[in-house]
Parts: sequence; C-alpha cells; structure tokens
Amino acid sequence: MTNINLALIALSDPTRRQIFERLAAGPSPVGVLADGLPVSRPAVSQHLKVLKEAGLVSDESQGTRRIYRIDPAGLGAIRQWLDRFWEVALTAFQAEVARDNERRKDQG
Amino acid sequence: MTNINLALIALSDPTRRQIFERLAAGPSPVGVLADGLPVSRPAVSQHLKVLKEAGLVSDESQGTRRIYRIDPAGLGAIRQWLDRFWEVALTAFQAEVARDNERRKDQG
DNA sequence: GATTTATGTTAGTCATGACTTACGGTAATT
DNA sequence: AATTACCGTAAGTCATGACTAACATAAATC
Repeated sequence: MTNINLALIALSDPTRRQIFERLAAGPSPVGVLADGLPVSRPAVSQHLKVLKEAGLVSDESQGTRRIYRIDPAGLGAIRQWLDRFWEVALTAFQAEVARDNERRKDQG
Repeated sequence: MTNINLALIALSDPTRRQIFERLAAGPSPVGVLADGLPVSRPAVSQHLKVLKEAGLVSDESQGTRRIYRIDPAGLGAIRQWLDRFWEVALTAFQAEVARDNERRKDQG
C-alpha cells in the first residue's frame, strides 16, 4: 500500500531526499550510495528502509549486494494526490471569486 | 522564496496537512480551523506559521480576525519539482532498459 | 475606557527520529 | 573452511519539533 503520509514523511528529510535523487539517476547498491553522502552506511540503510516502506523504492538481492531503485508507483501516487489537491484548491478559489462578485453586485 | 525543503517538511505533518486541506476548501480564520481539530488554537497558529514560511499559505488581517488561504504559488512549486523529478526517473529507467537489452544482445 | 474577541508568542514538557558504534548474518573468494 | 565483502539490526545519544498553558497585543463593542 502506498501511503501518502509515509511518502511525504520520507521525502521531508534532506538526506533521504538526496538518496532518492541519487536513485533517480539509476539503481545503486547501498555502499555506493553511502560513499558521496556525509552519513554512515547504516544510516543509509535505515533511510532506505523508510523509503521502501513508503513505497518509493524497491530492492533486489544480487549476490552480497542489494540493489535499490526507484518505484515509479510511489512517485505516481504523490503526483496523483497533489493533482487532486490542486484541482480542489482551484475550484474553491474560483467559487470564492464568484461569491465576491455576487456580493459586490448586490451592494451596487 | 518558495523552498521545496520547507514545503515538504510542512506537508509531512498530518495535523498541518489537515489544516492545509481545510484551507483548500476555502479561506478561514484561525479559530474556525481550531474547532474541528484535536489540537489547541495556539498549536494551529504555530502550524500556520510553518505553512506560511513554506510559501503554502498567505494571510490577511480582517479586524481582530486573521484570514488564511492557500497560496497557489507554493503548491505549484511542489508540482513543478515533482514533475521534473518524474521526468528524470523515467528517462533513467528507459536508459537502464536499453543498457540491459544491449547486454543481452552481446551475450547472444 | 473597560471588556470582550481573536490571535500571536513564550516557556517548558515530552515524544520522535536521525545518527553512530557495535554486532550478526549471508554470499563470494581463496 | 577461513576470510573478505556487503548489508541489516540493536542500542544508545542527542537534537528537533509538536503540543499545552500562560501571557501579550490589537481591534471591536459596550
């Protein structure tokens, strides 16, 4: 299940977002991700766990290494949530403008 | 300045997201928002401050009351960031597939 | 002008989470 | 089979933040 709550929490951390952006450029094992990041390898592992539980990444065992890659489904879920939100906010804004015009018309 | 970092942090909190969704339905003063939420009014004020600094809402004084509404600019910034991200991840995925095909062709 | 209404701010508490070190487990290598 | 490479987990520390209660401020009302 792709939870919007978990996804937003996952992306709110800068380090985790950095990992996610790295994976956007292509799949990678944990150690490679840890090099080039200012945190330890276990920290990266913990971040990847959060990203995985949020449905944003998937993993695959490959010998001793574990390859992580972006899960498009999770990213798509956030986009969908955001789009629906955008639509609601826009229609509410338009309704508000219409109400405002009506009020001014009544007052002359 | 609409900072993606601040925006994502702002939306990662469930209570704050609830406030934001309420405002998506239309502008509202602080007290009205606080009723119908399980937290105190000062808590709502603090959340609104975070949302405002993230560029997600704007406020307007109206007598003793302060009306908050959604700032479309902030929401649009997140959408833009997400779309660009989506594009990068997709092209990287396609490139990976192409590399994989090439590898299989070489091996016969 | 005193009171009421509506809100922002401050101080303090408590829970959460990001991090490191140490350890355990599994697969490849020699 | 011993060693090495790679990774996840556990425990513990420390900073951050969400929350409440108390106080301060500004506008409307009486």
